[in-house]
Amino acid sequence: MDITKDKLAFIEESGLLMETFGLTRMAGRVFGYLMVCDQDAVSFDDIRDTLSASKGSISATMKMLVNTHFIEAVSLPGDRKTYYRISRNRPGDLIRSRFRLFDLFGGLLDKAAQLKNRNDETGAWLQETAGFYRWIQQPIEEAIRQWESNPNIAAHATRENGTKTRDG
Amino acid sequence: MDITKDKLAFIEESGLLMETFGLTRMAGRVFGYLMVCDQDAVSFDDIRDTLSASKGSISATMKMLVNTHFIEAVSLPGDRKTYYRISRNRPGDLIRSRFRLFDLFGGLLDKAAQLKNRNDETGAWLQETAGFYRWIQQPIEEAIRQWESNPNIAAHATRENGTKTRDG
DNA sequence: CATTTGGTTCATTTTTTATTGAACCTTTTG
DNA sequence: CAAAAGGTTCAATAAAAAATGAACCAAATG
Repeated sequence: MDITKDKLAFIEESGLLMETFGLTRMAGRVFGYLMVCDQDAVSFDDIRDTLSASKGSISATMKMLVNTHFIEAVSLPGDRKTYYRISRNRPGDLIRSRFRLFDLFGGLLDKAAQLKNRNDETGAWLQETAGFYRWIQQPIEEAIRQWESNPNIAAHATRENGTKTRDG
Repeated sequence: MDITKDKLAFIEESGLLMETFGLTRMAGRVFGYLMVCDQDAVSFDDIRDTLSASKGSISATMKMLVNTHFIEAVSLPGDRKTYYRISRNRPGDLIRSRFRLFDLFGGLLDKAAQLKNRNDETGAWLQETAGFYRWIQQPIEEAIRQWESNPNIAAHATRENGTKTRDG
């Protein structure tokens, strides 16, 4: 409801940016609002009012954001409303799920390499690149795990020097 | 032109998959065709015929794919046509450019953390997650560099074949 | 059991995005 | 210089995606 001008601007910014992630603009706005709102969790109608959107649109948007694990629903005893807040995901989970796209892309390259009958430069590129996509999954998962095992040390290491330590 | 049924199917598959990357379906088809075609580089009209699309659509699509570095134009002496082929990118470049999106997302989280005035659970999550996005850039760049410094060794882990060397 | 609350659903409308095709450039060729 | 090749541009159209709002439904309340 009573939300500052700069937060509203931020919400619009979030809408535009998250469109580039394949969400709808409305979903980006909702996520933006949940990021900067003062309450810990916000009701359907609060979101609807703040964003001046229709019930139908908010309903669809909330479902989508919950399904993609960006947000989660919260219910309270003695209260019929549903509240929503940003998911308590491990930070790496979004990258993990995005990386599945790279994996799919690698699979496509693989398939192309097999369909191709001429063994030209492009064929070699396909094989090399498909191999890369297969290979990169592991180091990335490792990096994420490293952070998860000790976020603070990892954060500290980057700010001090760029030295990557490995004790997994 | 004379293209097999399974390649056409692959091209459509590529169109659908690359839509999830934010390209148009047509761009995905073109990229798919360039992946599996027998020629090393293919002319505008060849693409147009194979995909049964209009000049305007192909023209816009080729520009878009060239601008995003998915493909590159090739010209030949004594030939007025422009040919196109898959870019000879280093395999990591696509991931690099996609990672800029994560960086933007991290920036958004940072901004949110600053706008927020209450220091609740979500506030803590924002800070932690923004930190993670800042931190992860480095290990990923390192992993990509590791592959680039010796693709074959890394590739060997996953495949027997694919002995291709690069020299700038 | 009638009302209210808190949504969901879905046909319709609005908005956005992609495609077409004709007109139009710019080089090259005869 | 006329004609053709090889595209590009852009107004019009088609197709897809998102938002609206009214009808609807289930659970809780009086």
